[in-house]
Amino acid sequence: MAKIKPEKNTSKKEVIIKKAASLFRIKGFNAASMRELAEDVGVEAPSLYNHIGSKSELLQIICFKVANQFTSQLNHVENTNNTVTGKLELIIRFHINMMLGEFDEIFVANHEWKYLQEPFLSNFLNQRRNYEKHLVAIIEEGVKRKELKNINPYVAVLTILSAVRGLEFWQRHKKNISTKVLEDDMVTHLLKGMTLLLQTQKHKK
Amino acid sequence: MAKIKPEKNTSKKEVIIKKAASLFRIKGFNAASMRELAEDVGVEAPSLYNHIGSKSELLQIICFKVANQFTSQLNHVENTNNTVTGKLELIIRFHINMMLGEFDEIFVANHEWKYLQEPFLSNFLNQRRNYEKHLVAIIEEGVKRKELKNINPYVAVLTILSAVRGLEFWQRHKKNISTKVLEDDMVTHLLKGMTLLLQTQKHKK
DNA sequence: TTACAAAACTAACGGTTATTAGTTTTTGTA
DNA sequence: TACAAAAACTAATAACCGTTAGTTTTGTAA
Repeated sequence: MAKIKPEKNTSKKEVIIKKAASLFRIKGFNAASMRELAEDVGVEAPSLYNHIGSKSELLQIICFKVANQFTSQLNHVENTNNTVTGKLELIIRFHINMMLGEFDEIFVANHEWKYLQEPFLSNFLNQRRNYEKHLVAIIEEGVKRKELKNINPYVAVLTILSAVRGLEFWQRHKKNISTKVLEDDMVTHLLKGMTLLLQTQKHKK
Repeated sequence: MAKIKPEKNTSKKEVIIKKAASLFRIKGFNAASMRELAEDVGVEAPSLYNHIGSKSELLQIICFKVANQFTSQLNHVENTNNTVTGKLELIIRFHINMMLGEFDEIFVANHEWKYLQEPFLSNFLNQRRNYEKHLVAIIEEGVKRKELKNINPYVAVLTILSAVRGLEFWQRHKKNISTKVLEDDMVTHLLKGMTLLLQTQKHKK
């Protein structure tokens, strides 16, 4: 009898997923064809189906891999003993690093999730909604503790998530600035603002 | 002889564009079919071509209408005598109001521009790049005048544009908060930050 | 070598797409 | 009422799509 799952098999499927993430990002899920994906992988289109179930399955795998990474990281942050500001900083930095490190997958999860089929679509949206609610709760606590200004927590979450998400445009400027400056400046901007109040500015550069 | 362009004609084309913006937003440009659009308009698909040139033309019209609105508003702001902070506030509020008022068109311009054909694709990206450069210049001036912290201007532009763009997710929470609070809180968050700093923070990681 | 499964291939299917051609209906005016 | 243009319709086309069926090749273990 042959082995159930030779290592090679899993590996090939992962290659396909990685190429799919890249292709879906560049062309969009609908515009990306299985024939194109096959060419990237180096086989004919029908051969892909020896490793995957369907085009739709590829999208599911990509989207939920991303969603699960964020969910588990948020749980980890919650189990630390940081201040609210400290937690927010950790979360913002995690988002930034994910965006810079697993760009294709995150881009696809952010832009192409709407093409998920049920029940995956509902599951995905639920997971995202819970993530946001969790962030809102953190900020509410920060307001209660007078760590944060009394701004609407939903607006704050929306602003932060959208801002870090915008790093998908970063590629264009990559050469002009280090990721450390990017990370620090964005954390500063989102937490402390960009205007110079009279009191504090010993911002060095 | 009949009139060259009876008002009705222009009007019908505008109806088609409006419905197209809505459909493209909901289903995505590629997934939206001309048959679906025709049904929304109330005719058969081929009849659309009495009013428009192609599906692609619809996308062009939507994208450039949005781009031109932002470009001309930015020029208008530049011709005022505001402080840099005042200019930024005007721009942020304009983005927010556009996002809330012409949601479909802006969503499509933000998400589906990649399906523009050349040379429209290049034109669109150029226009967007120029818009960003203009904003960078404004912020650089603010830093020079010591109105703003010495954060990287590109990072600041990226953060602001991404944050206001994120209002596309706002619909979900619409009922819980007024647009005035939304607008004010977001301006506060982006310009002055969300942390209550009573002291000089030497928060260093 | 033999045997067998994994994984590649070719060919083809049914379905959908944007769009064109050609024809009929509607509409506005002279 | 008559006429011409605008705009609707039906029918059809060529191109692609994801996927299946059936067959051949490849790789590995006995």
